[in-house]
Amino acid sequence: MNEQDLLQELMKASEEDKDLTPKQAKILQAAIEMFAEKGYAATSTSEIAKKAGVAEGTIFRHYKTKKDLLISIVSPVVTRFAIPFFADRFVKEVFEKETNENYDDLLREIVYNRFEFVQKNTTLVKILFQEISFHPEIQQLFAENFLEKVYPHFIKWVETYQRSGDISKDFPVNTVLRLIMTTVIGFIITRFVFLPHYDWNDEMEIEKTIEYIRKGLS
Amino acid sequence: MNEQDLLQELMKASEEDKDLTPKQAKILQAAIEMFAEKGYAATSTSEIAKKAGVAEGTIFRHYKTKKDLLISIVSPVVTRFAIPFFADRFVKEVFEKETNENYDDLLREIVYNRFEFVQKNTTLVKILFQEISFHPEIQQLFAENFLEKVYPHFIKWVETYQRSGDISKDFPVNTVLRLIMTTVIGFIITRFVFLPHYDWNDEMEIEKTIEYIRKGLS
Amino acid sequence: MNEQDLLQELMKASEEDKDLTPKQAKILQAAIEMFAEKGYAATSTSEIAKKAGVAEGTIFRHYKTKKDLLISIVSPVVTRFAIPFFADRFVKEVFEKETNENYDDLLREIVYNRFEFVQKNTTLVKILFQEISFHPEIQQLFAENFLEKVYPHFIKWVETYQRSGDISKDFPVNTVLRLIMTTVIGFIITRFVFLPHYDWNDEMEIEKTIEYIRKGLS
Amino acid sequence: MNEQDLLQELMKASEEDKDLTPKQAKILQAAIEMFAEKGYAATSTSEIAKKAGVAEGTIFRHYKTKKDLLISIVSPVVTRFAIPFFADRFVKEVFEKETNENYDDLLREIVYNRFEFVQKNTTLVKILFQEISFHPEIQQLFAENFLEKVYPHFIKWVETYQRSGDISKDFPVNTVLRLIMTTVIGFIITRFVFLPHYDWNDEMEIEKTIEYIRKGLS
DNA sequence: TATGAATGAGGTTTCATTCAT
DNA sequence: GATGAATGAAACCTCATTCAT
Repeated sequence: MNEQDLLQELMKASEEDKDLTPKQAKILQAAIEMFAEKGYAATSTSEIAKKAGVAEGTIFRHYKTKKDLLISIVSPVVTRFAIPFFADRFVKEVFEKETNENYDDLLREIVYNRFEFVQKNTTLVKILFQEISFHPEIQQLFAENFLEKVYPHFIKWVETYQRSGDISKDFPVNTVLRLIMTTVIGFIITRFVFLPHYDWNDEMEIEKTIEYIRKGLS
Repeated sequence: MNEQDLLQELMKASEEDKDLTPKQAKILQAAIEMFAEKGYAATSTSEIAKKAGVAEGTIFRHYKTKKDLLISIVSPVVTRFAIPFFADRFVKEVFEKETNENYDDLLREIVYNRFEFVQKNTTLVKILFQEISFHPEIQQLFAENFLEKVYPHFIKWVETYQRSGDISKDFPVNTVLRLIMTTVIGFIITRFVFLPHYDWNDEMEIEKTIEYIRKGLS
Repeated sequence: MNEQDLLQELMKASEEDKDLTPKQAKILQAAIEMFAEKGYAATSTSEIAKKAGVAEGTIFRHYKTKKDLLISIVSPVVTRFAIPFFADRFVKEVFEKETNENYDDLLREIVYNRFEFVQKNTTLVKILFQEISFHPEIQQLFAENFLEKVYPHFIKWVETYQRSGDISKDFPVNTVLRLIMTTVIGFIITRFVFLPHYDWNDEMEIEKTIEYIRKGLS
Repeated sequence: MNEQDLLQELMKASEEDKDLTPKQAKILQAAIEMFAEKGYAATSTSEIAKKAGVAEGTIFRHYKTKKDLLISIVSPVVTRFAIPFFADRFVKEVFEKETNENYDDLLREIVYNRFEFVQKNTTLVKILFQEISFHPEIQQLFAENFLEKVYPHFIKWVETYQRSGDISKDFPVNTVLRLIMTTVIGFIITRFVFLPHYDWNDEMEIEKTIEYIRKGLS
């Protein structure tokens, strides 16, 4: 149920069919590191080339523009960040077969699942969050993926558990969603982006976070 | 109990004693707008100059470097973002006189207070959050202000309410703090940064958020 | 027989009649230091202003342009570097009264005299030599002063001592002049510009230099 | 025994292994001309680019900074100005085989040799002398080359001829060296830098200069 | 495929100088 | 006389991108 390390997937193939050359892989890796460290705008293609150990021209043989490079890094993150779990899982288990999983287990699975995803892809997620507000292309990608594929499923899921009494009906559906996402994402970002070096007890924090959500929405 | 509009404060004086020239004010305003819109690194000083209606050289008469300009915009936000409320208020009311205010009222005041702060200074807060991860100077400023001035008070406040039974003792103090901050900041950012154009019912959302925190930590 | 410290003279008055203000004196002093240290072109007027402790505008109240400032520093050096000794002294003593001074004493006096001049005005002389090749104005100043006022006297002086047998007639007059000047100036420049920190025994070096010239030309 | 034209050597290769591109050669040539004419600080990279017929960016592809360009022009001059003759020649002939060459011939060879060197590289030598006092990097280069490679040989050479009676023992070794260098360099600089347009009789001047040195030190 | 020289537009910053106060 | 804010041109340098090899 675990998705692959995105980084590795990225390395394997960008357009599903053709493998990327070792140089291209080096370029991607270098770009990811630099973008995360200094930001997209503050990173120069020549820095990337140097760090990747390739000639400047080589970057532009694989990516028409610098922005292309960014998009090709960020776009799989967008699709994977929300999708796999919901798209693959929800459709089949939650809605098609009608709630056969209990609320608490599902909540726990969401948190663990996203936690691991970010743990494996901290750098990529960092880049996504840094750049999304400046690049309409990414925003659109995000909207398409989230609004069309995840949001509707999520809404139905909340309604289901409001009917079962696990979530209070006093909270509007959208508010529930916002509170859950805020809490989960807030935790994960604090954990991996703001205070990665703090001495975390991950399991405890996750459990407390779940408890907080459950009680908060009850 | 409300702090001033930061933007206006910035305009009035930077170092308390000497007013800034009209041109300097124009520069600050233009820089703030551009930094928020395109990001610091992607904004050129010539754009700022043009938007401010001054010669490019004028910027550098007032700010030694472009980064200086950023710091002088962001640094008051850092000091004001967390401080006034806690520093001024907490010390006097909560700790000196010993909890004469009830938990719910205080929670509500925090949320409303920070909400209004960001509402008035959305642009500045946006810039701060965008840039903090790339500029050690800002990080340090933030650490100094938060860790030294806010954090200790906050911890004592949580312990007080854990003793009074408002907050469950099952949650470690730091976890409580993280959950509250995450929820409040997450809400405010969603409200003003991610989805500013959504048709919000602010009062309701605030009340639900408070309810969520209260129940979540009980 | 000693000329004044040029620096002090400069300070007293630039155009003979009106004293310069303390600010102007500060500017001159600062400019001299900076020009010597970094060169004219590499010194900015704002650096000078800062070092002089005056506002940038103040410099231009006293000197129309930056080059004006240079000229007003360098021009008294040009006039004094060669002139006083020869003009004042030669005319009267050597040519009017006909050689009443012996060759060796005169040679010694020239060397000591110029040595002291440079010793007192090292910085100014340095600036003159550095800048003369880039500024036609200075070159002309130099030509006017040297060619018209010093050179003819010098030539006559050499001829006098060639007739008296002190200087060999095998050397063309111009060559004699070049050899003497080269030796004297070369010594002084080595002493004060190239190796000012070497542990010099000035008196010995001067005496040996004179001996070298005397024997070399005999 | 004649060294190559430095200019041409510079053009051929800077780091011995890789040839420089035609554009790079153009840049060097243009920079040399401009630096000699206006001085390093007063020459702009855009002027150099224009004169070289390349884009300004091209300069910085080959030389990281403007100063780099200066150093790469000046540094071969420093190494060649003093070295080849002494290092190659002295070691073998004067010290290894013990004085088999007579004083007068050696003196003559030094003067002719350096004369020709400067004759072929006037511009480069001019730049070196103009800039050395402002650039510690060049000073160090010079010190390293002169003090370590030339000076010791020279000292031994003087002592040899003091023993043979060609040079008087009344002069301290360092003073002899200073007088010779001053006279030779002074002549050459007068010839090529100060008064290049005077109608020189080179052979006569050289011979007289040698005679002056010989007699002066005897 | 990969290179790296070349580009020219544009980046930040400095400069000498002016002028209202 | 002195200031220092303001300027705009030009300084050095970096950039993303192209193209001949």
